[in-house]
Amino acid sequence: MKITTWNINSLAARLQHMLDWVAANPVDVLCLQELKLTEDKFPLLELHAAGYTHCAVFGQKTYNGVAILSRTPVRDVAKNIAGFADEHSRVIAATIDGPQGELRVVNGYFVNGQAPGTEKFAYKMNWLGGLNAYLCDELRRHERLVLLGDFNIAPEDRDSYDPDGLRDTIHHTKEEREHFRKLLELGLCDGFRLFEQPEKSFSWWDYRMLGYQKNRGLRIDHILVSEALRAHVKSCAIDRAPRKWKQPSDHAPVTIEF
DNA sequence: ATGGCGACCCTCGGTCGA
Repeated sequence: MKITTWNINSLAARLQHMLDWVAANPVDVLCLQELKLTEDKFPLLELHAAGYTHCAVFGQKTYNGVAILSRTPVRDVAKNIAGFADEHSRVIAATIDGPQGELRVVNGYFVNGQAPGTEKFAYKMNWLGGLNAYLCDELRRHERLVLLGDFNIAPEDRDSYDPDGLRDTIHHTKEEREHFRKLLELGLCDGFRLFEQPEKSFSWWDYRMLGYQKNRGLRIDHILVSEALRAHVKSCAIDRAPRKWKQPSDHAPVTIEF
């Protein structure tokens, strides 16, 4: 079973791009972030035709928006973080049957946070606090859980193209990394780091300044798995191919296999 | 050569992203 996370940076702008990718990579579950559209604009027909007949969507106009696309039924769909009031559409969770049993999938578009000291950064910290409490509860109910999405956090120095130059800037601050560590302390582990990976593996590159061509990127898209799932993970990889296509998303898809 | 993007909308300039 394969599950992918991908910040698509507008599903309307990237629909054909996404369909081309799933045609070549027919993953079982595709978790998207930054749909930038409302549910009434969601391309259900095209996704059904592509085999994703079960879609859980939490849309929003212009900003945010997340979805879980599945080839098999999704149930117990939950939107946003229980117990945390949020104006934005940033989290969607669903239960899906996997080969060894049911799987709880929590898909998040984490807050960007702009810069330390700003109101947006304070929102990011509060949001991450709310998420942690929510996950703590979800893990109590679902032993087999995957938390994935655009975390907007580079957890370690090796997850950044310039860890020294960017030290204490957004995605790199101690506070953000502490929040990431607290998620691991809940019993989650970083699927990507279960395996030997190439040096300078990133999942996002700035559109500006020839970011991709110079591999000036960050690894901010993650897939965390609960302890019960850890031994079942067969692979986890970033697919840089679609970042080279014409008019790409600035993020690459990350796929885990069980 | 030190700047080089892209998507959105109460849309052609400002906001946001990371």
